[in-house]
Amino acid sequence: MKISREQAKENRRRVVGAASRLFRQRGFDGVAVSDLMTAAGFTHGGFYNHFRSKGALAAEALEDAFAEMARERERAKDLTAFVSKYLSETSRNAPDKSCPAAALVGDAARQPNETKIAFAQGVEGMIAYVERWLAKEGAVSGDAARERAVQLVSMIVGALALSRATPKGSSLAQEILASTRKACLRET
Amino acid sequence: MKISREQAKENRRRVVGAASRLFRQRGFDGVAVSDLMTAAGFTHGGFYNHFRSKGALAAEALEDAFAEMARERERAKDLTAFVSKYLSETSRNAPDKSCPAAALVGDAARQPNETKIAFAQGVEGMIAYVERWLAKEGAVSGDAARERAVQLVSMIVGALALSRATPKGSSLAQEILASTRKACLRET
DNA sequence: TGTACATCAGTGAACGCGCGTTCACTGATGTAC
DNA sequence: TGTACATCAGTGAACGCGCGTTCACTGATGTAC
Repeated sequence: MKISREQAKENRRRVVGAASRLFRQRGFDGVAVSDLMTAAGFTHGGFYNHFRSKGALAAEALEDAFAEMARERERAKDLTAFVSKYLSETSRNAPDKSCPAAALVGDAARQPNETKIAFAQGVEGMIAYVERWLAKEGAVSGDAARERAVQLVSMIVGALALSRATPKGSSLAQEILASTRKACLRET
Repeated sequence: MKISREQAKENRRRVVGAASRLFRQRGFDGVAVSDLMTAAGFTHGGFYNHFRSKGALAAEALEDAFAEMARERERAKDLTAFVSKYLSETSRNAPDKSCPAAALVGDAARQPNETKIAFAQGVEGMIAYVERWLAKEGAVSGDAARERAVQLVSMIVGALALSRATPKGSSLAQEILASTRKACLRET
């Protein structure tokens, strides 16, 4: 049963959205094409009407996840508010709704260059965002702000990922989030 | 053909060593049992004489990788020497010979608790090492040293992982390593 | 506007493949006497 | 010390399963007249 072109576009978007969430939760290899299609409300066969291959979805899903994160980021009151949420227990325990960089750094490193490019663009967005706040709040500016932004982004991505790789609820998992939050607060 | 018990122990160690390297390079799911056994010089069937399952090897391989890293770390002249090597292009391009935390954060987050415990112990080792140097070089001490160590470890692990998830040779991949190296040099 | 036909998004069975794991077998090692 | 037997690390074929992908089919949508 064919459906309207508009509907087809919408359905495609649903699949990308499902991939954006499921990939963050279980990794690229942890999600089957049939999982993606079921989550989007379809059967698996139709996947190839929309995408060349499962791999071709990876870059697109990353873009979608980073875009969602960017939208949410712009809603934050200031850098402190953003970081507090980014490094919260809630974020730690819900990778599917949190930063794609922290959830998929490891996976992206083993994906084709096309995917790494999408990943790099997302990270650039994070750096630019932090740099903007550092310059605005007067602590630093110019090259120094950029450099500090790269350092802070590395730290918060590393902290969120490390906290997840450590037993849930353990003191180390909590300490990593708490200590890195403090480092960010000191900036403003 | 049975071999001596001593030889069997040695063979087991070879498999763990191969796992330690291959897992860092391709991730837990990217390595088949037959890959591991072939790399260690055996056929795949004997695997289950040594290990309960492939998953049971993960924690042990992580311990081995962290132990190797710790040995190398102790050979470093000072924190600066350690960090310079840790955040080098060479490290970035050879995950199989570099930090297991950076290579496997994403994978470990999706493994059973047993594996996360091994991961956490390795990270604790890194934090303790950095804390020791910070206290020794007089910048900070006590709780402040511990806190700063957690922040620095998060930053260098995040930086190495991010650099790998970004296209090889790209300016961003290099900038992440260079900027975070500078942050560490400033500490001493 | 109405009709006849082509298109193509979605379905679900089927494919080939690689994976983790099992198993009967081999033969050197370890042990009991 | 020598002999006979039990053990068990390593081998390689085989298993069942889930995966990515393909395909014939369906029937509503889009289009040509």
